[in-house]
Order: sequence, then C-alpha cells, then structure tokens
Amino acid sequence: MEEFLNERFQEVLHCIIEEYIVTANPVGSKFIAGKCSLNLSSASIRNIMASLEEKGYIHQPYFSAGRVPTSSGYKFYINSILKTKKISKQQKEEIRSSFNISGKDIKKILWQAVHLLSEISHYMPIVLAPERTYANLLHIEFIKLDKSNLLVVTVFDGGIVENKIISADRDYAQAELSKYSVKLNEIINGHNIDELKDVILKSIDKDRKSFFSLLNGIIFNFDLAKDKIVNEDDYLYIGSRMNLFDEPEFSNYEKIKSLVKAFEDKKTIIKLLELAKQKEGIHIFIGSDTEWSDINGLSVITASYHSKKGFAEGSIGLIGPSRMNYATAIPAVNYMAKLLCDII
Amino acid sequence: MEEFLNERFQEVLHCIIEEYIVTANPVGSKFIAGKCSLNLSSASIRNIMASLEEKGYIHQPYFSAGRVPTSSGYKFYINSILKTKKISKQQKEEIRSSFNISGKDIKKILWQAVHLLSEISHYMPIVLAPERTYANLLHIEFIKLDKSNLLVVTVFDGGIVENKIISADRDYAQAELSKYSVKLNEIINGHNIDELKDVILKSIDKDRKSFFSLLNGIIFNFDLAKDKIVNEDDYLYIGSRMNLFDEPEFSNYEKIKSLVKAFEDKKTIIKLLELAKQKEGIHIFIGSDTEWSDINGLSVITASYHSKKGFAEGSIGLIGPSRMNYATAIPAVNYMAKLLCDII
DNA sequence: ATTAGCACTCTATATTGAAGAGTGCTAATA
DNA sequence: TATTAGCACTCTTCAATATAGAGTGCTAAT
Repeated sequence: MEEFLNERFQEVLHCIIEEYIVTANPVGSKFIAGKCSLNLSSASIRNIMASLEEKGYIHQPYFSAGRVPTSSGYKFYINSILKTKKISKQQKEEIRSSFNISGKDIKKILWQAVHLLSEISHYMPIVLAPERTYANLLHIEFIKLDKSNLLVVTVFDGGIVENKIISADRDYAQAELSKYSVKLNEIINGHNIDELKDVILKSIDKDRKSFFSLLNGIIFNFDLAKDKIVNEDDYLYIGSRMNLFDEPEFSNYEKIKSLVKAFEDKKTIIKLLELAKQKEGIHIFIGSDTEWSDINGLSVITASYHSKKGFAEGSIGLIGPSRMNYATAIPAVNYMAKLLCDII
Repeated sequence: MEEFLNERFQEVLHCIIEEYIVTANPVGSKFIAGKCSLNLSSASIRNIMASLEEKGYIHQPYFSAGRVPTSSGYKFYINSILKTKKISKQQKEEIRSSFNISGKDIKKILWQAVHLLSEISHYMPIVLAPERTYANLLHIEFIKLDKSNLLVVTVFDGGIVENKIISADRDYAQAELSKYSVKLNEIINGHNIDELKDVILKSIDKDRKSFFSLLNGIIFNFDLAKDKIVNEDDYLYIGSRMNLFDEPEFSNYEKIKSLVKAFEDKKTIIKLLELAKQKEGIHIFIGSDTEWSDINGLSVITASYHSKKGFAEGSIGLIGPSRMNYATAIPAVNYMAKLLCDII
C-alpha cells in the first residue's frame, strides 16, 4: 500500500513532522533547508515538498503557506520510527518503581496506570477495565443488608471485586446466608460465569427452595451485567483532560467545547477501546481514520493487555492531537500495557 | 448588617438582577423603565441606580455602561426570594418519580442525584458521600484472594459498602476466615468504628493469635481511612461540567481553562462541601466570598443531608455562575437534599 | 541538478471610523 | 419638591482598511 520514498524525501518528511509536532505551525521550506541534514537550498526543498504534497503526505492549509502533515504523512512517519524508537531503560525503571501495587485492588491499579501515563505523556490516557464475563470466579458471599435486601459480593480472578444489591424474596437470617455462601463456594471454584450457570443448575439442592431463589437472583444479575455495563465509571478510566487543553489546537472556544462534549459521552471511547482489545499489540488511529469524526485532528494510540492465563482482558489508550509526539508516546503506551499484563 | 432598602429601590434591584440572570449583559436604565412595574422614566431610574451603586449593590463595568449586580446585590436578592420561592409540587413529583432506588447501593444513588440535579438545573452539581467513620457497622467479611492477600468487605449503615485488600501474615484457609467472620460479626453488631475498637480489644479471644493479627490488620486500615479518603472518586461526585461551558461567562479560552483547572483538583470542592456539611440547611457562597478566588463570578449553593438516625452525613451542592437562577436552583438543591435524607 | 531572484498570494495584526448604547447633568415641568 | 425631557459626552463593538511578513511557484542563471 505504502509508496516507496526516496531517502531525501523521507528526510524532509520527517523534518516537517518533527517540527510541526513541536510548534504546531505550518513548516516552511526555508526552515527545513536550514535544519535538516540534507544540504540543500530552500528552492530545492520546495521542489521536494511540492512532490510530497502530490503524493498526499503533506498539505498546504492555503495557497503559499507552509506545509502540514496529513494522516498518510503521520502513518508513514510512525511506521518508520516504530522500528527504531524504544523506551529508555531509565524511564522504564522510573515507571515501574512508581507503580505501587501492594494492597490495591484492580480499580486502584488502573487509576494509577492512568495517572502515571498522564504524567509521562502529557496527553489524555484512557483505560478499559478487564471484562469479568470470562474471568474465573473465586468467591461469592451473601451478606444481609436489611429485611428485603441482600448484598452479593463476587470476587473474580485478577483482583476484580463486584458488589451487587439484590432484593430478597423473604427475610433471610445472616446465618442462613452464610451457609449458602459456603455451599455455593464449593461449587464455583474456578469456573467462569457461563460455566457456573450449568454447574449450578445441575448441582442444585432441590429441597432448598430458598437457596434456589437466591441463585436465580444472582444468575439474573449476571445476565444483566453481561451485555450492559452497569456503571461506566468502573469500566472506563479517563485521565486528565487538562493535558489536551494545553495543546494549541484546542486554544479556541469552539474546539475546546467540542472536545469536552466528545468525551462527556464515554460510549465512543469505549467502542474504540473494545475494538483495540480484540487486536494484538499497538494500534494507532489517526485523525479522520476512525468514525471519530467528532473531532478532527485527534489521534489515539491503543494497546491491549491480558493476564498470563489469557483471561481478564482489557485495553489501554492515549488520546492526543494528531500532532502528538509518537516517538515517546507509543513506547510509553506499549510499556504500560506490558506492565499491566505483569501485574494482573 | 443589611441596609434597609426602599421598596422602589428593591424593585429596581430585582429587575436588574433578574434581567442580568437571563442575558448576562449589563442592564440599562431605559430597559428597566420599560419593564419594571414602577412607572418611572429612565431618568428617574438612573437616579435610583446611582444610589444603588453608592450602596454597593450594583456596579458599572466601565463609565457609562449598564449596571451589573455585585455580590452584595445577589445576597440581598437571595434573602428576599428565599422567603417566597418554593419548588412546585409538580417538579417535586417529577424528581421523586425519576429517582430509582431499587437494588442500588449508595454509590449509584448519589450518581443518580448528581445526574438529576444536572438535568433540572443546567448547572454543575457536586455531592459529597457520607463519611462512614461514625456510621454503624453492619457486617465484616473476610474472603481469601490468594496466599498472601485477603479481601475485607465492610458493610455500614445506609448501604455503604467498602472493599479493602489487606496482606495476610500467613496463608489462611477460606474456612478459617469464614469462622472468624462469624465470630467478629457477633461482636460488631451496631457499633461504629471507634466503639468497635474498644469492643474488639475487650472481647478478643486470647488464644487465637491469628485472629488477633487479622483484627489488627483491619483496625490499622480503619485508622488509615479515617483521616485520609483513599479514593476521591468514591467521596466526591461531580456532575457534567459541560453545563457550565454553555454559560456566556465561560465563552472565552482563558476562562474556560481556569474553570477546568479549578475542578481538576477536587480538594477545593471537597473542602467547601465539608464546610457545608457541618452547617444545617442551605448555604450560599457567592463569587469572591470564599477562598474560591480561583474563579471569580462563580457561586455555590450547598445543603447538608443526613440519615434519620443522625449518622451518615454528607452534603450536596450546585456550582453555577454568580449570575445563576437562584429562584429555581435553591429549591432544587434543597429538595434534593431532603430526598437524600429520606432514601438513606 | 541545483539555486538565486522576484513577483505574487495569503494571513495576521494594527489602525481607523462610524454606529450605538448608556450615562450624568441641567433645565423645564407638574 | 419630585420627576422628566433633552443633550453632550464616554466608552464599546464591529467592520473596513492598510501594512508587514512569511512562504510559495516559477524562471533564468549557474
């Protein structure tokens, strides 16, 4: 798909992109002539630029202005740096050492990942929590809240804990509930939700009508949870929006407003991250590539993470302007995803 | 403290404020002459306005512009409408009916309150969760996660559920943990955390060293939790910021940026709401009144809520421009606080 | 193949001017 | 004495205009 580019052309394209990443202003031929390693005059650079524009890698916002990279331009650039740039050992060490996992549940770990990535990248990180539909159950506990409400605590593999309140069909004593908890835990050991349903239906104690109705309650709840994330806040973690506001592309009212509006509704981001989850490794969505048409000029770097057992999969991403610093951002996302794999 | 105002003066002040609330533009004498019930010429209104300005209730942004209310002006206005305006029965019904509390824990209930208040007010609601330091304990359950980690589920009065992971001093079997849970629950019934510590220390089973170390673990955790909210996201709930962005006072880049920055750090808001919690009923902070110096032109309406038993106290607030519609916003906050009292 | 030179285009910024809104003051009025 | 009409004055806002500067494309020279 990708056209072959002369070394000279590549050099000019890289120069333009790297300069544009820093200044956010269209880059002129004179500047490139002075900066890049090719010793050519501005006139020659102009010829090359005209050619690059013809091929679609750069673009003039208006007649006789400087050049700005296009999506294809970024793509080409990313492909070439992907091979070379790696995260420095020092930075690796820095990230790993500031990750505090003692006594933290998954929620806090994911928040930490978001905050860390926010600090090192200055863009807006997003993290999708592992879906527990296919995670193994570790423990279920029934706790009495009052006459008509029970709390069901469900613990999954990978530190995922879920609290759910279900209404009881009658007033249970805590002692009775505890007995059921024990009984249920003998069955569930190491199954996931789908499997559990079968197991329960088979091993159910027919005499115990109340036990059965309890089980019905939780199964019903699991069904509900499967296709609908009850609480988006436990599913998608969004880092500081402020980081993006500092970027010059959002320095006017209309744009900043559309930016905030786009993130207010988390569904678009969730969709994007769910897509990324299904793929292996790093993926990059640039500008108008996606159905992300809400905001032009935005790019998203995503990576999936998964526990060693293969369950508990989620994904992590970083949203920035298309003009983002891919050379440092991509390795950062990549490393963070790996780190999450290790921890979970 | 408040000066007496002639009826005529009051009428003009009200007119100015109510017009300013709608248009956000300085209000001129001609407009007031045409609109308000006093049948006076613009020249007479001008005299009154000059007088009101001298007293500090209104202010001219620049020589020979219209008038804008000052903080004192708003205060006076609020005091007079506080006596008359009430929420309509219809709106009460609407709010109450869209409040769905079945099977929800406190977290979801508070989110619902935020969303509802956001919808009816078009400003930015904030809610402080009840602190559970003084709430009664209902249940504690130990669940084994792996060899070295235990999950402690703590259930408080009022539907507050907390999960905490503590590291174990040795490998406990789940059966053993369950026994401890039962034993502990016999003791805790109806005590709050502070009381519980005494009770535990007195009734502790001296032979059971491992039980003791477990208890030590949770007591330690409670101490930690008391003066530090571990996760701000479970403590402060913030509604849609977008609502504020639509207000004309934030229609330029610098202001919108300082607005977002001010809310990025939740500590200021938390401080404010904790202050409100200690007071009874509705309180209103206007503009530069508070140490809220970050953003001039912002007002906060707050109200405290508490369960009937007197425990589980929190507070609720609404942030808008000083130029906010107090006549509808104040009753809305007030009613929402009452509703929370009923539900919890 | 490369470059110097030049006319040209377009943006960004400052300047100007006119229109409009609102005031304060004074003198006239009821 | 309280109110109002009239008028000169101030200040903002908005659009039109002018100017400077950056960057280009093209041509002719090297």
